Amino acid sequence: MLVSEFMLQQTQVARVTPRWEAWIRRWPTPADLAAAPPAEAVRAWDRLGYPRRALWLHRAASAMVERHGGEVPRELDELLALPGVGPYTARAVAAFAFGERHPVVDTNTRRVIARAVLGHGHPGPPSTTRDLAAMSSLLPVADAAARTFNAAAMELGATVCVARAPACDRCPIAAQCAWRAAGYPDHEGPRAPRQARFEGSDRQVRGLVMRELRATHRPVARGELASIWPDAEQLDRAIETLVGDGLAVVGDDGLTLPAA
DNA sequence: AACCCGTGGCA
DNA sequence: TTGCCAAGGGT
Repeated sequence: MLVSEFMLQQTQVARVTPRWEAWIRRWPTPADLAAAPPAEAVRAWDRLGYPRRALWLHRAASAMVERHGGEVPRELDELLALPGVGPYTARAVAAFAFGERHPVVDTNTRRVIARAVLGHGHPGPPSTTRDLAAMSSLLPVADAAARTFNAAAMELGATVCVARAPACDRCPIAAQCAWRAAGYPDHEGPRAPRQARFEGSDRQVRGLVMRELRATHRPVARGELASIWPDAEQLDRAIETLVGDGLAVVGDDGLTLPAA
């Protein structure tokens, strides 16, 4: 569950499933992953995106071996202390893996609450404190029911109450939906800020560099990288930040993925 | 709080 | 083609 939640951060289920299967088969326990070089974790992550997650998951595995006897911790604060584990992932693991009663809020839940409860077409800018409080007030008292409610809210948002064209005719709570009752009003206050353009961004260049590093086990010289991006200054910046993140390591013969 | 971090699908 | 969106987290 922890591995799947890492992979599912900002990434759709359909793209995660095959990577998750292969990952779990290869590294069934935290100790298995911690024993592997971080480079292999980054390679196995393949093109899921945000490769820092692969590195953080590897570091989290090491931390679980060191601090928790190789087990995934059950307490929220222990989960939150793991690298790459934030409010969503910690609560998802505690609630879905361990059955603890916690509000779990992801982008789907936020949208469902915004529409069905508040009557808004879109959720406002995310606020962890507000979002958790809102979900908390809706959560059933019993542990098992709370777990189901958390999962149901996410699933409803992911499959029916979707962002673009919600399938209200198939919605099990259409009759109680405040947004529907209000006649589907449009813009309600501030929207979440727009994502920065990807084309031509540092993120794109970082992705291209990472693709080269994943493709080989040999060091990649700076000169070889020159062909993947025309702007040398931007390419250097991408390399520098990747090194800063620990995703790339500078050696005598060029750049490699982290061996340890 | 605002911004950065990959990649791909879809209208 | 462009913009939106995606089971978020770190700084």
